[in-house]
Amino acid sequence: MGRHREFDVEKALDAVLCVFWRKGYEGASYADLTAAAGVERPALYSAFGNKESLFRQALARYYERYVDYLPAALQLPTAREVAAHALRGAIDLTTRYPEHTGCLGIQGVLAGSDEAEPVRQALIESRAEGEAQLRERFERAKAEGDLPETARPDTLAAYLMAVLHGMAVQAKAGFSRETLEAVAEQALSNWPSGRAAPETA
Amino acid sequence: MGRHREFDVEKALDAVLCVFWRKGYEGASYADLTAAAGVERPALYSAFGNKESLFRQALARYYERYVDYLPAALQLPTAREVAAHALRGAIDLTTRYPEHTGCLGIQGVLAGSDEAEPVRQALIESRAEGEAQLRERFERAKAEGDLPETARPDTLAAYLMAVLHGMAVQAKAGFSRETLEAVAEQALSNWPSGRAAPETA
DNA sequence: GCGGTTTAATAACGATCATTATGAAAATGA
DNA sequence: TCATTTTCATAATGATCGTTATTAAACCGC
Repeated sequence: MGRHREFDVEKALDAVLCVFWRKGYEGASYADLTAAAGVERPALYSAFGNKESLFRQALARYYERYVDYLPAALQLPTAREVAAHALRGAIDLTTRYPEHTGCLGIQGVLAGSDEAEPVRQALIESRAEGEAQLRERFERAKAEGDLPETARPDTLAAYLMAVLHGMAVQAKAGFSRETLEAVAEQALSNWPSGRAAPETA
Repeated sequence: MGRHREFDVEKALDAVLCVFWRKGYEGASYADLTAAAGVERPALYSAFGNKESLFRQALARYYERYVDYLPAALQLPTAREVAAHALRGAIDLTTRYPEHTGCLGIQGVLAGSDEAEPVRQALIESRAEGEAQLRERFERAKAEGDLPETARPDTLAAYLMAVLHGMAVQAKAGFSRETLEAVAEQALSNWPSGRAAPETA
């Protein structure tokens, strides 16, 4: 018995999920969440519990609704196809929605409140500067024959930065130095070589 | 004329830098910052301006004091050595200090307040689960001969996750789909192949 | 239609946030 | 020594945070 719920719980969770995706866990305030869900505060609490519980449910829904490419990738016949499909799926997911780019799994802790946006931009610019330095260096290497003519300095710089960023995330997650070194070695194992470079061992 | 400053501005900035490194920009409160610096609130304001300005100065100091391996790497003779040194330096930096792992450039937006720690752990566990699934799949691939005997499924999984995380960071920074696809292609170009896999084109 | 129960909406809660008045203390120049 | 100027420390500011009383409205079984 009792009064019926007037809002759709799943719709509300979807709306909440998008806010978390865009602003991260801490950056999303209850004012944001209730506004997006079209539901008053106590209604969200009664339906999902507190903010942490709400986020966990949104995260679970995220994986089952948006990261469906991963189980699909795992079904493919070869490891290479698995990796290729996972990469492709991630690119799709992280660039499909302009209003919430990136991945909630990372974004959930990467994003923040609106007031911190200038700081995030500053960090983006810092990283871009590092990437630009690498790119210029690789252009020189190409000119010097240290990289082959087919090499793309911008791609190599972006790739290297991606590995660096990924390792930073992993370091924060507590990955051991040995693991990170293995990752770096793997990342280096495909480095293109020009006429002046030695053969890979 | 006027009273002399009683605290060391550089020491205070170093202390502040470590707090930002550990807690991120938004996760570090002024209470944390003043406690670490051993300086009262108005003194920090008069010396560095507001929180954003303080963070920017800490970030600048971070790059010049801790990311010194990057300009050093750029001096090396070959592009491969540049990449190798950058990766090595990043590993050093992100694992050297147990109290603030990771990289401030990422950490600045990755970390948060102490109350959000359980959520960060939940996200870490989610990512670990994905990585475990990939590893198990790659172990199967190895057993099936799809990956060579020398392949390390755990390393491949960690490497792939690192690239995925790095691309997520880049996607959030506004990288184009084309750029991300180039990064993914580069990341795939060194994928090991077993007896059943086709040659790379 | 009436008691029991659940939801809805308003408003308030205490805590913490970044920021800053305010006034005492200390150091300079004359 | 006095006037001026800068720093220091205490404490307050308004805003926002997540969370929850409180009260009114809607539904069920009987």
